[in-house]
Amino acid sequence: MSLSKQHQQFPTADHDHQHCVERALHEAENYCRKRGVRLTKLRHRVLELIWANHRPVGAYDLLQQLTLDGHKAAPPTVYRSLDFLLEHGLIHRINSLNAFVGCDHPGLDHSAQFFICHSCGQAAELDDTKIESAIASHAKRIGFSIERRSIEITGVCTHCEGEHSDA
Amino acid sequence: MSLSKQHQQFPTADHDHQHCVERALHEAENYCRKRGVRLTKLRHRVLELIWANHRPVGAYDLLQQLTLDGHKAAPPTVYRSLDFLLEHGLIHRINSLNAFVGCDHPGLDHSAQFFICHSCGQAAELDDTKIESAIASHAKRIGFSIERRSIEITGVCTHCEGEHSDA
DNA sequence: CGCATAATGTTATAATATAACATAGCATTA
DNA sequence: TAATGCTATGTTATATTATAACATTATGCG
Repeated sequence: MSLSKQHQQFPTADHDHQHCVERALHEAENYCRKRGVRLTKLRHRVLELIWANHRPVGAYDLLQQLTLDGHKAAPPTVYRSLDFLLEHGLIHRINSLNAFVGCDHPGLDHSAQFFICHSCGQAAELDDTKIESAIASHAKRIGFSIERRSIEITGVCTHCEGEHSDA
Repeated sequence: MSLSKQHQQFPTADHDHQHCVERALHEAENYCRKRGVRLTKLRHRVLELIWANHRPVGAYDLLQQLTLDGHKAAPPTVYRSLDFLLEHGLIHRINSLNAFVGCDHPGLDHSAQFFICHSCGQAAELDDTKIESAIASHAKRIGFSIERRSIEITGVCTHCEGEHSDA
């Protein structure tokens, strides 16, 4: 699958979000089938809830959603699903928010960077080669062996910049 | 003050750490005097504790240290000092660890990146122009107005890479 | 089926962080 | 110096995020 450029920027208010969700769920299903791991009903639902929009969502918000579903869940229920989804690269954790967001292109061993708008709350996942190579190059220079990256840039997105309130 | 290159990499086991601490405390004192803000005894002590080594330290660890000092402290005591130190750029928060580390060159409006070794626990603060400009350039391209960065690269440092255990 | 493993349920608690209000310290000036 | 106002800290309680430990259920497979 190719990496569409549409994902390299902030989603507009009128984008076809249903498409985002369906695509994400399909990709997750395919990924899990190929890898022989189980995208159980619970995990599927958690992933779907995370994809409700492009805003990182907290574990306890997810818990509340599950409860609204009628699913009497406790924290480990949701944390275990989150662990599974993280482990398989289907979601990302946003450390600066203690929250989780769907991965735009799961399965790829990609280096992700997040631009997070504190006005609309949305996060855009990027895969910028220059940022990644600048980091890789510095790591090489100091002999550092990279395992994980957490790159979170907070500010105001282009859609919110021109608005009346908050900004 | 010029930005010494020695800070752009992992501290060795035998570096003159006393020098790091003294320098950091002096710079903090100067900064606060110039800005007319108060580096109180408590804040000074918290900063000193954070500079005990180059490992990010948690709020509750600091709290415990204060208690060992004989200072009967509660969480808000330490969080308020941390807030002050963060606000004035004297320390950084490492989101991926929920921990805090001294700033290598406070007062500069610098973009910091952290390389964190999970073997020795040390964090190296970098100010890599290429990384920063790659991020700035991407932000500009998508019309994003940057306010804060949290760039945390986890892995193994060069000193730990060649070691027997852990790695 | 019977078994092994994976997944989820359940209860309790750990770890991190903040709210809200009380008291103390300090700095300015009448 | 006393009055005042502001900043900092103390104190108590609680919110928020995350995990440990053990029980039960579901699934896949011989």
